[in-house]
Amino acid sequence: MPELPEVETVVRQLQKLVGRTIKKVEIFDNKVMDQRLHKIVNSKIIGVRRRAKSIIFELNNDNYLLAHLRMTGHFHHTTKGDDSYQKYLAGIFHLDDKTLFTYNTIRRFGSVNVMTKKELEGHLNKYGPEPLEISPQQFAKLCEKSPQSVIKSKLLDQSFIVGIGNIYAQEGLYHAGILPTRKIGEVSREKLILLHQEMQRILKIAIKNNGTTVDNYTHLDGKGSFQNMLAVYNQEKCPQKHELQKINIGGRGTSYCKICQR
DNA sequence: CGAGGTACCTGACAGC
DNA sequence: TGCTGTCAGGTACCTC
Repeated sequence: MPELPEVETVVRQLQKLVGRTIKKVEIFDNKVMDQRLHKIVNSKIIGVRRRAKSIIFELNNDNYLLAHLRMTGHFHHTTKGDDSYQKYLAGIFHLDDKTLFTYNTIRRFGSVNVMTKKELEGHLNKYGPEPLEISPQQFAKLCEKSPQSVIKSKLLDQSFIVGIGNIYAQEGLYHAGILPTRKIGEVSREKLILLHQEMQRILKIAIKNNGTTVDNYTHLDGKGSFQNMLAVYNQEKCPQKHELQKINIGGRGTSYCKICQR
């Protein structure tokens, strides 16, 4: 599932498109692709960056493309005649160097939208801080504003902190030794600081390893390898060889170790 | 207001 | 074989 490290990996791959001009746009899925995409024909891509789990293409005429992969979104950079991108195709962007990039999505949750600077800012304003840009002390302070919240649910709340999804929330809580069902008010300040330190450590390792590839349909050209380092997500036993518990928190599957996490 | 629940969507898989 | 039900999960939207 694309979370911060996976989106970061995709953004780094997409940066090779900087300098290219979009010559033509084809839309195959109206639910996923913004109808206003024709507006960006002849726009030049001058930057690609990430904010939260969103991918932002900056164009030369004050327009922006805001793409979200959700679970199964995927960008493909290729040439005409390559048929591998035909499956689950939502849209094609034809570039001035005769290459093209496509947006594909199986579950059709993702989206690619055209935005003005103002619309983009309005959208990004809803996001909380980037976990790699705040200190553990700042994180602990944020947490203490919501003592009633279940800690795992709060980690997934993008208005609270961004980029963390179901995988890295579970991993972070395991490495910090915190039960995912704990209310924030029950967790000591030291533990909250440790949680953020562990989250930062895991996110950085995952970025270095091009993210996690746990599912055929979300893989980043097969490059991610963090799945080999997962402690609890998708695992039967924790690194200490304890049997893991599987529960549901906020409608999401959650694995934890009742011995290592308190 | 914040917290919690649910719909969206398709494919994989288990069970009969 | 072929059907049905369940699960996967990021986010918008709803309710309490």
